[in-house]
Amino acid sequence: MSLHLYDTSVRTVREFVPVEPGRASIYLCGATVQAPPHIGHIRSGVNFDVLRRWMTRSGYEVNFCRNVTDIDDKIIRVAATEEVPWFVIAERNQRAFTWAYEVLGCLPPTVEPRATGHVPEMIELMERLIAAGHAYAADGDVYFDVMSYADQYGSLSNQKLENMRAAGDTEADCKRDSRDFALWKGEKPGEPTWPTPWGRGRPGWHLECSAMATKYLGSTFDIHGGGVDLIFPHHENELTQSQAAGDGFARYWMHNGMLKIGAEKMSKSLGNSLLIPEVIKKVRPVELRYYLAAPHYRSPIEYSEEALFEAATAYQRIEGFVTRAAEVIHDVDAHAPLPQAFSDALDDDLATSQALAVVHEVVREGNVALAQGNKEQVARLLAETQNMLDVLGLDPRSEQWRSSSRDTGMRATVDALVTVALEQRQAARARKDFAAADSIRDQLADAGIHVEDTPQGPRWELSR
RNA sequence: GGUGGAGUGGCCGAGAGGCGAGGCAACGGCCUGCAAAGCCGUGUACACGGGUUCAAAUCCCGUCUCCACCUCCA
Repeated sequence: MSLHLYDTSVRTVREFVPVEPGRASIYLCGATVQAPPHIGHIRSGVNFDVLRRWMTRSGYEVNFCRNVTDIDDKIIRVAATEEVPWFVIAERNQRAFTWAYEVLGCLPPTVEPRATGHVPEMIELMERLIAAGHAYAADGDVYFDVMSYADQYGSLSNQKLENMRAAGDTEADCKRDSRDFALWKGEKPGEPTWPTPWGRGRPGWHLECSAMATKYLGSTFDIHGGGVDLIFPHHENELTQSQAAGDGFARYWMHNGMLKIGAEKMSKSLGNSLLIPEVIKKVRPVELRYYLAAPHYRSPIEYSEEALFEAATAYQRIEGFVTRAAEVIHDVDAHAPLPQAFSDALDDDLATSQALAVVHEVVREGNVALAQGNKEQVARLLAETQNMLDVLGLDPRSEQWRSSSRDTGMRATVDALVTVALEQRQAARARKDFAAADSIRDQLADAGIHVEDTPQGPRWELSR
């Protein structure tokens, strides 16, 4: 099976065929940096990180572009409230996003362009649209003329122009049609501006993505992604303005489901955000990643702390096998083949739930092999497990998670101390002084050391 | 009003005409000095009402509830 993806524009799963064989280009609508990220934003980041890792593992050279929208109404408003320049807000929140992506193990994008760094490209696109008769300048604003493209407008979101409500975001009477959307917003007092042939002003919301996507990925590229809440108007408008200007634009549109709190979407504007620093006090970042990656990317996730803890426990089961197996096996074949069922699952529109079911099955087999002392079998199953986890960004032995896991730099020192205690406990057990043995175990437990007896002798781990 | 989506066992969460994905919890067993970890076993769930079919959670018709977008949004 080859990779198949659900394409929002045709509302079906279809085979992925790249523009260029062996290469894949992905544009992900990243953050509008008006506030720090909540777990919904990071869910999107994790979902597309899994896509990117899977495509890479499948042999594609992936060009992954994730933008930052660093100018918009809210950034300006927050800056005004705090009485600081707009870029202070944008920079601060962008740093928070970058930190959160890193903490959750999302690989850095190939390129991460910012809107305000691409004003010349936007001007050029507007000039092309005006020349083609699809856009017009009015009172310092520049609008896209929806009626000039009426037969195609709405194709992505499957909406008909006559059923759309008028956009209420502008009081501008200078629009030819109430549904025309702003490419560029004319100068207003107290707002940052950039010069254009139509006067000073600032970018509208959709234009920057069209300009940056085609700049970094080409006029026609493979995949454009983001949350389902972006389908209309954002992605519809991007598609419209780019195609009206003559670009092929994205060939596949992918949208991740929302993260909900109770029945409602988590949203900056609804004020029900769950911020990353809060969540990673409850579970480790890798466990949060498991929680976000386990359900299918198009399914909504209704956040609950119970489910979050459950995900952590499920992850620990996998981690337990990997840790114990790695104590026996020291060389892991990073190129060992993946189980067919795992590859098939991810090829089928990134069915991560089914992929994780395969991981759990291999882990069970691995635990059996470990109990039987079958090293060859353990080596094979450990390699399979780690390779699968690597695709999902969840390998506990990866560079990413080793440092943030229970092992710390003090490991060797602690190990020496614990070994002394365990030797005393073994001696007590040998003379059947179980009260003394249990007392040692209890004291270690109080110190955060979890002891397990195995056929090979006792082993220990730090408990959380 | 328009568009898209969801309702699955105690819980989370896949699947999409026939065989109970997987995990968590619970219970029983094996192992253990006792634990822990692990393994084995135990559950007959698919919002509701009709219909099609030898067979429906899955297809069709209808109904209910919920969500998202049409306004800033991942």
